[in-house]
Amino acid sequence: MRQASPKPEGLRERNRREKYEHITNVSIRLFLENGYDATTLAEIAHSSGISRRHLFNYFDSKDEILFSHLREYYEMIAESIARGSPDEPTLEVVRKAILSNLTRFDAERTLAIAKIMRNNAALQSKNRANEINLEKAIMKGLSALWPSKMSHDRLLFASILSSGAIRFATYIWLRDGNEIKLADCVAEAFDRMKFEIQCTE
Amino acid sequence: MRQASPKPEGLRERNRREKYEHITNVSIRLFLENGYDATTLAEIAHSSGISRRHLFNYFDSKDEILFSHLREYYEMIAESIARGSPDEPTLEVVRKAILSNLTRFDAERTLAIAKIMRNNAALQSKNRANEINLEKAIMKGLSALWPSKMSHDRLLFASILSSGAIRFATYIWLRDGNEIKLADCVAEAFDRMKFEIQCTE
DNA sequence: GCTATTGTTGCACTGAGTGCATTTTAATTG
DNA sequence: CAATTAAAATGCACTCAGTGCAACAATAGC
Repeated sequence: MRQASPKPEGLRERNRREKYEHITNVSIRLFLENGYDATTLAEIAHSSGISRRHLFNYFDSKDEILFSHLREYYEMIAESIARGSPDEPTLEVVRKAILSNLTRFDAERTLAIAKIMRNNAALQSKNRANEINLEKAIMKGLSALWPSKMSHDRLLFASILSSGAIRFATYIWLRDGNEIKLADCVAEAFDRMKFEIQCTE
Repeated sequence: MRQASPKPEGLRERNRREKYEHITNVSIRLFLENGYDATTLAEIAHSSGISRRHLFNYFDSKDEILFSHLREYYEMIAESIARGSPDEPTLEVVRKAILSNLTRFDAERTLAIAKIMRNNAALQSKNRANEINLEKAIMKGLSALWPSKMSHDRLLFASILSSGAIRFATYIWLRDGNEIKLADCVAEAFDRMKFEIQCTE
């Protein structure tokens, strides 16, 4: 996907952004109505008012329509981690970064996507594959915070643990419905990590 | 993929198994020679001496050719976990199960697949997506070992942590070449988990 | 041997994704 | 404002993965 230019947003950039959002919304609606597999790119293009070919100037692939909005979110997390305090432990920095960015988390869209993915193993796989990007974002943030003090391997391991905790938190949140706050799930997941390891002692 | 029948293996079963191995070997050779994307299923079928259509009676998709052999391995891990001692901590049970099955781990094939995946982001994503199966296998084993004593969530979390540790171990092992033993990498990864958490205290 | 089952093939089709040439639209400059 | 340049948008033709179906070949069991 193309990056937004850092300059003041011109008409082109704004149009692009709006159309990007529009296509995503249309697609999610169609996926919810008819299912992911049964919805073709031709239909999405037609319903969005653009040509099928031009879809690929916005999204690299069909599943990117569902996941690409996360890139921006992941980027914010990376920056938030990089602004953490280097005296705290790695996992604590990540936890705080996640919690402080939770307001930017698009819960409604996530719920819709979760519904689309239900009973679609292939999509769930692609969702999992997309976790690579979260992990890389965490790694990027941690590397920026400790440019050389900590070994690459330690930071990588922390990234892996963190993304696992986040996935667990999201899973619980989606499963237990709206009764539970996502923040609590995240906090609990990171706590659970300590607990589970301590049991090993 | 079809399951091997538990009965004594007839001529059909044996042929199937041999052909399955044959196709896999031919495919890996072609992937190494010409790259994954540049190798079509038509070529694989032709080089394997079967029709393109018939490939799909062995593998559900192109990438399954690379990953399906892991199912058997994962199944053994699940059984090994289920045979663990219920008095030990979850992560310890998993660790021992992994280590005791390492002789069945096909290092050579894994190295070849890693080489094929290098510089192919899409394949790396699919590899990551395939980790779902490892996690499910671990979960299955743990659930069998503690049918009701431990909560589903605790076991799930342990599965997530374990699969993360295993991925880290594999990553280090692939990166540092043959100087390092995979068993050491696995042991170190599980140790590292304790260490990383203790830093949080 | 005969029969049911399973392996195997070919064919035609759908849909995602790409390369390319072309047209349309917006930004830039004189 | 008009001319130029760059980017957005389209249409077309193509490749390839994956599927449904009908037909045929091989094998297991009787």
